[in-house]
Amino acid sequence: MQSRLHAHVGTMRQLEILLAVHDKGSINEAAKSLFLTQPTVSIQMRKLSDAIGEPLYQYVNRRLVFTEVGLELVKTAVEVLDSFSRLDMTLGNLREFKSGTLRLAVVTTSKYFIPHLLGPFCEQFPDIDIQLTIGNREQTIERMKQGIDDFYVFSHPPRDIEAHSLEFLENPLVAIAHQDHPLAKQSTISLAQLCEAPFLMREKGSGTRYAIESLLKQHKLQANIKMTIESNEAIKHSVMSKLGISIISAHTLTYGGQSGLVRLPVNELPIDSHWFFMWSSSKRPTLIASAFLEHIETNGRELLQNELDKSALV
Amino acid sequence: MQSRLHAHVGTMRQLEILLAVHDKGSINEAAKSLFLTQPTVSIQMRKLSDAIGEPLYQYVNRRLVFTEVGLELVKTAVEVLDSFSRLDMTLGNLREFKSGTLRLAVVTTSKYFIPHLLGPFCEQFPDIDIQLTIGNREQTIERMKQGIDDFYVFSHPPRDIEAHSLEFLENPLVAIAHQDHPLAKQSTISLAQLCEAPFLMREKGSGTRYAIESLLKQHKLQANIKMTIESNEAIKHSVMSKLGISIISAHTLTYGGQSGLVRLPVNELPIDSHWFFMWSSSKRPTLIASAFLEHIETNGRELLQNELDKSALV
DNA sequence: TTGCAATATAGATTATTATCTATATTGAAT
DNA sequence: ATTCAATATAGATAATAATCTATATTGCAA
Repeated sequence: MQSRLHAHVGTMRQLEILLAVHDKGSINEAAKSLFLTQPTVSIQMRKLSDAIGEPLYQYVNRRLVFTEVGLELVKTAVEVLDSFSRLDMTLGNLREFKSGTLRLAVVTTSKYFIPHLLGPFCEQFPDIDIQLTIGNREQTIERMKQGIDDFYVFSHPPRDIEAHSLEFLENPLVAIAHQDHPLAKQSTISLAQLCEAPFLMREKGSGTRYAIESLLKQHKLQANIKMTIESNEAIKHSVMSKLGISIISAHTLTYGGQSGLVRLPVNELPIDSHWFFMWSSSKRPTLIASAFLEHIETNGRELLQNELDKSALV
Repeated sequence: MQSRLHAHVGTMRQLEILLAVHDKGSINEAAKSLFLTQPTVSIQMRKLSDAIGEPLYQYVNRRLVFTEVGLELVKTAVEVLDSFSRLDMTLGNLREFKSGTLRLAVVTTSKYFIPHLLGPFCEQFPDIDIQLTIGNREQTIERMKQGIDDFYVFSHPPRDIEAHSLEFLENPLVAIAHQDHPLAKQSTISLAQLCEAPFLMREKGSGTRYAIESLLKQHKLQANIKMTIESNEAIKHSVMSKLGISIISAHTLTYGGQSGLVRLPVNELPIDSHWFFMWSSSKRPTLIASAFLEHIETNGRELLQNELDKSALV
């Protein structure tokens, strides 16, 4: 016959009450802190003593003093409660991977490769939701200031915000033209020549525009902007339609159509830039966010470098 | 509001059942080993799952497989049972004198014979620790008021504290002088004569001084105190150095040097006193303390009387 | 399709636990 | 001697835990 453990070590409730009495050093005070009546606590302590088979406490000059046996039981009760606390924490951790959301805010261009990172991560944690917000650089900075998301992806991260930053992938910006464009016939092109041609520019606030303007400013040049367009796809199609030339992330060329497009061999290009993952230094990352970060660090570069190497315009 | 722990981690019985199911890998087999019916085990597992808030197991090809949560709970249940097993062992050890401490507070003079009592006791219970505190009468009374120790040893016990008392050994106080002292030449000496000689007195608070002063008060005499000394050993050596005479416990003469010392044949001496073991009547003695008390009552007198009979100054 | 073994669910019963109100007991202070 | 605070004990109640019998469900083998 298997014994009923609690018959000789007391019930969990009794152990809880024991610890309150030990903490307060008084039956009455323990009762108050547990919102019970004094006789309840007295009786439960009596029952616990009976279960153990020894007195747990006594009175010396009106002061409650625990016996040696009582003190050992207190020690054990603390151990048992600790075990359950650790269980709670462990289960809490497990639950977080069974539900919850990973929030990413990314600048427009990175929408081409982020899915390649998310794919394997979602396979590993199938119950995790993903909230992917795509915006330009200014919008993404604003969200970061508000602390809305777990991660933020930039090619040109803001310098004025205190945050953790992981540089994890190259992001070269290259010049493109339609293959019938006059500059497409030249084997070498100066940046000045590039600036004479009608130029299709990304919108203010975008990381691509920021990088182009920085380079031109550095060379004291100015683009001959013919049109401002808010979409990498639209820029690609405008160039295919012979509306002008542009400088654009090489990643944009990896995905989707590129028929009739050529890369221009400009001396000062490609603009050397990288992709950065950023996250708050003041906000503790969720377990899910930590897991995603580890995933990026472990597998991210490989996954994406393979994709870029497939580009026909390298 | 203090939570009821078992409402969210299950009862001890449920944890016992969980471990049986985990051990047998089957509801039915676990039920058999616990001498319960199968539905009992099924229901208890269901209730445990509800308490935790997650499924604990599932069936894969008719085989019972624990979930991650279930396995964590099994681990915790094992930890908890281990804690209680260790408690059982500790309590068993306490009951069988395999651990624990005997606490004695004794007045200074008794330090000469207490080890002769403790020796055989420690042989019998080699795993018991002894905490021996040596102080004068006042210090020992203070500890007794605070209920710090198991036993207190006095030659003149306090009358104002309610306690159990065991008179277990004679403690005669005798007068001593250097053999060249004038009084050492007399075959009989009155107390009054004794009081004319330079006298070396123990410090206030000591039992010896208390006894001497009581006797002198009774005869309306006063000692000619030349020096107050806080140590029996120092008094002995001072008498050997012809600095004066003194009254001292005969036990002190039993141990250590006594060269050149004689006992003075004073009419009113020896002062008839005894050694007492005292212990609290309001505090229940530990098992160890009870065993020591029995040891004293059974063997104490014999052990020590033999030692005293060896004294050269009887 | 039937039979069987393993498990889950429904409903009922008994025992135990947890708690309360009322009152007695104890010990110290006044 | 009386009062007060702290605790223990007696008796009662409600809720919960533990367990059982009966039956339904599931999945596999023959």
